[in-house]
Amino acid sequence: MTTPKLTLYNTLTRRKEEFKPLNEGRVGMYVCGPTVYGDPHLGHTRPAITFDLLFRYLKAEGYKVRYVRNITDVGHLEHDADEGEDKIAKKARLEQLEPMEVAHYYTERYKNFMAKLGVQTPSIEPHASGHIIEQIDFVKRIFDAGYAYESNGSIYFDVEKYNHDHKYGILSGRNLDDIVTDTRQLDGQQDKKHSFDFALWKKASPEHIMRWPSPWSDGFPGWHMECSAMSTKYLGEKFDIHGGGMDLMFPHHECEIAQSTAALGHDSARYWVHNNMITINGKKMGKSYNNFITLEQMFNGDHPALEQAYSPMTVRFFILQAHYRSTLDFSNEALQAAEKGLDRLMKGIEALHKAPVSATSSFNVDEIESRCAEAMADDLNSPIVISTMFDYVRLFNQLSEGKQTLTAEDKAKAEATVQRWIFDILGLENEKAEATGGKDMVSPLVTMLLDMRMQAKADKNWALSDEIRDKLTAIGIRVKDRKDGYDWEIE
RNA sequence: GGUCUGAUGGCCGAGUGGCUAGGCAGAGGUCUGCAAAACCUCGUACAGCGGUUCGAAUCCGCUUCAGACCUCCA
Repeated sequence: MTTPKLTLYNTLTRRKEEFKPLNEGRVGMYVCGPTVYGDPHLGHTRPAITFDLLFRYLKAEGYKVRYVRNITDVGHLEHDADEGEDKIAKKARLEQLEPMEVAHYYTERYKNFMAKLGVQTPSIEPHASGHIIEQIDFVKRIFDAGYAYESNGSIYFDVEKYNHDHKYGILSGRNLDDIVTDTRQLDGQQDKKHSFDFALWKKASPEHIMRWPSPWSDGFPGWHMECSAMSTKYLGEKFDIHGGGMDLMFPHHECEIAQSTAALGHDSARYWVHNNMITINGKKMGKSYNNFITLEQMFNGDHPALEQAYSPMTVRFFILQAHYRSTLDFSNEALQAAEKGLDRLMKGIEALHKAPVSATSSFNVDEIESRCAEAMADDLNSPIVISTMFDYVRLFNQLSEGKQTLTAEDKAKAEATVQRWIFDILGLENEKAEATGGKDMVSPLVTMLLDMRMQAKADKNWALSDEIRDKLTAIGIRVKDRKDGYDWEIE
C-alpha cells in the first residue's frame, strides 16, 4: 500500500498542487493568528482547527514540522489609524488598563479555548511586540532596496514602484489600475503618495501609548510587517506553507508578499492555503458585523442565537465535517446534528473495542486506512474521512450481534487505524468517556442494582425492574438491555 | 463599480461526465415484557434557460440569487 501524495490548493496558482517540501522530511508553516483585543469567537476556530489538522496530519505522515502562529498584540491600525492609535491602545484606554494587560488577558483566553478544542500548541507563538527590532530591520531592508519612502516620520511602501519591477496583486488577482480606481478615499492619507501605499512604520502621535524608537520616529510597525519579519526569522527566507483566513488575502497577504519580495528579492511562501469563513444566516461571522458568538458563549449556551450549549468537541467535529475551503453556516440544527453524529461515532468506536474476536474477518479493515489516507491527501478532505468512518461504525456496531466478525489481528488493526485518524489526525476526543471517569467508582453499586433488576425481570416483576431503570436514568445512568444481560453508560 | 466564490434532497454538508457520499431529522420494520440502543428498508436532490455529448447535476454560455474581498477582520 503506497501512501497517496498530498495535494494542497494553492491560492497563488488557484489549483491543487502536489506538496513537495523544500527540505526533505521537514515542513515550515506560518499561519496568521489572532489579534488579541477581543474574546475568541467561533470564527477564530476555523483557521485554528484547519491548520491544526494540517499540522497533525503532516506530523502523522512523518514530517518534522515547525509551525509558527503569531500573536498580534500591536500594530493593527484602527479605521482612523492614521491619526495614530492602534486597536490595542484604544481598547486599553476604554477599559483603563495597560495595553499589555489587555493583550495578555485575551492571549490567555485564546490559548485556553484553543486547548479545549483540541488545537495543539504551535511550535512557536511569537508576539509582534517582542519582535520590534526584527520589524525595524525588515523595514530597513525594504527601504534600502528602494521600495519605501519616508514621509513625516512614517515609512510607506511604494506600491507603484514595486508593481513596475514585480507585480502587485498576484495573490488576490487584482491589478493596480483597478485598485487605484476602487480604493476609497480615507482620511489622513496626506502623507502617502498614493492611497494604495501602505505603512511599514507609523510615527506615533503624542497620546499613543504603544511606541518604540526607530531610525525614523517613535512609533510602531505597520500591520503587515510582523508576519514578514517573524516568518523570515523563524522559517527562513523561503518556507513551505503560509496559511490564514480568506479574508486576509487582500490586503494583508498581498502586502506580505510585496514586503518579502521587496526585501529579499523573492517570495517567501510556496503554498498559500486559505480557509473559508464561518457564516451565520448566510453572512460572515466577524467583528465588523457584530454577529459573532464567542467560544465562551458556545460552550455555556449563553447567547440569544443559541438554543443550547455545545461542547468543544461538537464544535471541532462540526468544523471538520465541512471542507476547509467551503463556507460553513452556523445553525442550531447543524450543531445539534454534529453533536449527535459525534456521539454515534464515539459509541461505534467503543463498540469496536468491546467487540468479540473470531477466527475469520467478514470485512476488510485495510480499506479504512486507504480510504482515509486518500481523502486526506486530496487537499485535506476531512468530511470524507469522517463519512468513511461512519461506514465502518455501522460494521463495528454489528460485531457484537455477530453479524460481522473480525480476527484479533484485524480488530487490533482497526483500532490502530481509528486511533490514528479519529484521535491523532482529526484530533477528536471522547468527551463523554473522559467526563465519566467516575464510572469505576460507582460501578459496583450500579452493577448490584442491575443484577437485582435482572432477577426482577426473571421474576417478571416489571414494576421493580422499571423502577430501578427509571431511578438510574434519573441520575444520568442509561441502561441498555442486551440479549444476555445488560450494559450501561453515564449520560 | 472592480476582483473572486458559491447555488445539492426537510436541515448540515461531500462528490462527480454514466457507478451508494455521510451525518441529523422523518417513515416503516427487526429485537424487546415495555423502553433505550443497535441493525435493516425508504425519500431518488443537484437554481433557471440554452449548448456540447451516446449520456450532464458534473463541461461551456447566458440569466437569477447569495456571499467574500476592495476598510480592521480568522
